[in-house]
Amino acid sequence: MAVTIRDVARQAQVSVSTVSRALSAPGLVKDATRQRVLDVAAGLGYRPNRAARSLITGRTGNLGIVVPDLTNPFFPSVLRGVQTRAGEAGASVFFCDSREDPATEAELVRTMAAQVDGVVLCASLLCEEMIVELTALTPLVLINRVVPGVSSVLMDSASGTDQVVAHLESLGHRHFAYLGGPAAAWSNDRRLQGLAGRAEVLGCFDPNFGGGHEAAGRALETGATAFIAYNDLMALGVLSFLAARGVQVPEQISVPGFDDILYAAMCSPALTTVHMPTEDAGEVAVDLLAALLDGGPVERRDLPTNLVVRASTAAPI
Amino acid sequence: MAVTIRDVARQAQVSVSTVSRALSAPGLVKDATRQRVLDVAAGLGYRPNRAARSLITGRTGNLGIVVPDLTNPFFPSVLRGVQTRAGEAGASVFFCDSREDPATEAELVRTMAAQVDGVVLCASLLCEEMIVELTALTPLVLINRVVPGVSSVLMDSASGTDQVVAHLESLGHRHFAYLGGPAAAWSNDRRLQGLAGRAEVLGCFDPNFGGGHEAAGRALETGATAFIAYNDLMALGVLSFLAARGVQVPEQISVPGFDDILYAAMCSPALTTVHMPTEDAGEVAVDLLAALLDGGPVERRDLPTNLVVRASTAAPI
DNA sequence: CTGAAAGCGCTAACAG
DNA sequence: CTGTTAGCGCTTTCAG
Repeated sequence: MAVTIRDVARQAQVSVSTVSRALSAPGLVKDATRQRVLDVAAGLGYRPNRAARSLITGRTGNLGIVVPDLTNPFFPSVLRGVQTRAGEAGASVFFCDSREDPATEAELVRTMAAQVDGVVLCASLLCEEMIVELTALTPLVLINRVVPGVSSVLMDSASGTDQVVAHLESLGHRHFAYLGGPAAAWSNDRRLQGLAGRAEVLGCFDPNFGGGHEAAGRALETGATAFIAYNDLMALGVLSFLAARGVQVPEQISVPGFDDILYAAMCSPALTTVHMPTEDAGEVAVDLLAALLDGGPVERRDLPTNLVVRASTAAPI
Repeated sequence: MAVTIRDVARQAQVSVSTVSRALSAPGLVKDATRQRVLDVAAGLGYRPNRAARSLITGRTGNLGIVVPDLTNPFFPSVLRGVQTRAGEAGASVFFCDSREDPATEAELVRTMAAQVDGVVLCASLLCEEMIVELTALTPLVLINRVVPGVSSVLMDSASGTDQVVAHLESLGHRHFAYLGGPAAAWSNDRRLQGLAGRAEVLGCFDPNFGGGHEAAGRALETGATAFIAYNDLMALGVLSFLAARGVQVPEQISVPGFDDILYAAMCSPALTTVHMPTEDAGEVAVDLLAALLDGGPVERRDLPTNLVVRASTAAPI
């Protein structure tokens, strides 16, 4: 069996309570005693049993995060931020991928709830009622989703959408097609709002490469000179579809995206896209969660986005 | 406070031990009793406290995985496999990103060790001694790494390398440059072995887009007609560098990669690359870990890789 | 400032 | 097949 608090107590010639205090409430122990305890603990390689600790404190020191699609680089980037900040706070993080399925998402949260202090829900596809219901189970922070009474950090894509439209209009475009993402996605909603009737809206597509492929085919029939994709992954699919059809980007069609994933800069033509501060969002989400756990208020934090102009947009012919 | 086993026991008119058994050792309880217990538990929304359970069983029902770089799509894909299989087994998974740093990697494993039943180490950069040392802390399964006495699942890149070389030679190439990855990486070693003096080896580069950029510059000086990149991310960097220099791929230089990440098929020209069964690897790793926990033997599993020919390779001029 | 003692919620012998 | 009884390792009153 591993080394326990009792082993430390014995060797440091103090009671277990003193060891416990030395470790988790340093102020309550005389400096000299605490130092001795700490030394012994280090020497023995003592690591408190978290199960025992959380059994009594009710806190686990863990937090969870669920994302809809781990293979979309957008999310690993958020995860990094979460892990960074959680690590600083001494917390470990459970992750889950819901594969864009609301039912799975809810079940994952329920499962996690039992063993974390709180969870971060990223780009949730759950209906509002369900989110509220889950809030009763465990403290929740939303990323890119707004639900009254629930903390959230937002990478505002409406202003981003404005920038895209302004950019396109300054280039001389007049006829836009918006290739929509999941109907349940807040970001999709925001983009729709930002577009506000200024674009022809094409139904909901899978927010990935394949969805972009499919959407591009439909968009070609609209006669639009710019295809605004819900996200970069879709934009990449659009690029691939158009290339195969021999349609020139950006000469014939401009294709801006959203997210600024790593590959946006690498593909050809490189994507004009709206950059999102994903890592920051992850960090802020953890901060909000921490605040919540300390009895703080529900908060909402807006993070700025900005247009990155690359090679996939240009003046129409 | 949440509903406990005692609440269930009281309402079901049985002792707590019966409830416990009904839940975790169904065979030991009369059918009728068990059914009643289960009904009450469901009615009350009872969820066993995992901390309490693991305090006594010594098992957490969790497992951990650490990867060197979450933003390399190769790893999220492995993670998916891990999560899938772990989920089937009712286990949750902790993840960590070591950011290619061995010291961080070791510390992460140590931290995790306390709260998981075992950990999967993916493409570890740790030295052999350290891995052995960690094995004493928690059951370990390696992915793409070989250490005697430790279970591992391998996506064999030596045979993949052979295929690349054969493909290139059949195209007429005679002079190859290998753009190496991390010196500590097993995959890099394997690729080196597979190349066995048949390629000019260029030092160690960061296994990412930037590393590819850097490597391409160096490779250009060798006069090689094919730049074999350590991985797809690097190959993407190479492509970008060469495009900026006006060097035609594949007409002037062929650029094969390894991994077959999602973007290998999307970039232009699409990458010829060695496909790796990443999701399978994640699943198998969990299986090996489960076997280990059940007192099974250390095992080694080799997964096949295969060359996917796309557009980044062609006959030299 | 420190120690003794009482559990947190659950499982695992050991009896019946 | 079921109930009783002891703790798992730790934190936290409550007394000194």
